[in-house]
Amino acid sequence: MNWLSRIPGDIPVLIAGPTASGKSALALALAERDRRVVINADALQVFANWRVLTARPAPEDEARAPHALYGHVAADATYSVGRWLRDLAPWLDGGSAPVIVGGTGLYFMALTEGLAEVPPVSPETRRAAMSRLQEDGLSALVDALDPPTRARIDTQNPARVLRAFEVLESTGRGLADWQDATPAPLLPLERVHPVLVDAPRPWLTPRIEARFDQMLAGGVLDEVRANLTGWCPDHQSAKAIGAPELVAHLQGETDLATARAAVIVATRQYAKRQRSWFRARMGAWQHVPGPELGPD
RNA sequence: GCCCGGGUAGCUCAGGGGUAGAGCAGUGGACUGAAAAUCCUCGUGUCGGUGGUUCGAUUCCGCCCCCGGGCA
Repeated sequence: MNWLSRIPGDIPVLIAGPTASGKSALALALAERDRRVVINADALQVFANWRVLTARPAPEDEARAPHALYGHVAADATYSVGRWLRDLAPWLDGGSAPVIVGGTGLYFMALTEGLAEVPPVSPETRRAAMSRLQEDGLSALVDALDPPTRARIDTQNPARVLRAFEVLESTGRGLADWQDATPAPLLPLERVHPVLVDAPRPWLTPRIEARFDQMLAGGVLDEVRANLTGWCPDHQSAKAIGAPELVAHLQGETDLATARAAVIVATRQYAKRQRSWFRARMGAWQHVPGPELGPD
């Protein structure tokens, strides 16, 4: 792997790639070689209650190099790109250059292109916006938006409309306005070595299946069972792929084969969304063929 | 062997004399604080086979094959 030896040891490395593409192993190798910290850029691996289910590095891996932003968020907490950037910032002015690895495109974009400095929206404002969405419907919220924002967002997407609406409600300023004032990024692309793991579909699909079976062997069912008391499907951590499916199975609603098939489908669909994002926005990154990374 | 119900898109099924349609799967895409989230686009397949009726059959009729269930 010639390309690996050409990755400089003294600047931050970013590694993005679809789920199950083998990027964690690559990150660990680089961390050991250059004495880097491995920093998580995955929206679900931050949650304390998931390790097996989200394919977080195992304790043995964590013993080989320092890891940060893995499992540091409580199961019932909310999290966001903004919080991730704030959690990440202190690690950037440390001694050695980190390796930042994950599958969340939005996180990498916020890191390398900047994120609007919208003040946090209070839970009350959010709740109010949600109930208004339920009562008056999507178009009522769309109508209430400032024209520039309305023109910019996907007005058919409730999540996008809700966000734009609550930002306007809570700050009196349109989201488009905030976005136009986006500050400089924490880590512009020019100051890092960005790597994208290319994972062709026919190569990735069997890996996704094999990895889920590894999860089963590694005790995912026990991990999910431990989350069953007080299970709340609305928590962000509950959106982990496989969580709803395995909860349904443990509650006797489906058999394991059905749950397994559903998890694999959901994972494949997720990988497809990741590929869309990467293709559209990470053209400038160094592309590394997944198959060259070897087995996980 | 007889009776009943089925055989329609990869899967589950709807429909019905003028060559067919949903959900799921799959594809491509969007996405600046829920992003493993959320949302948008894309549907020709010998309508089991074969004869017949008909201007026209996937749709009606006969026979045959296959899958359920029942009776023997």
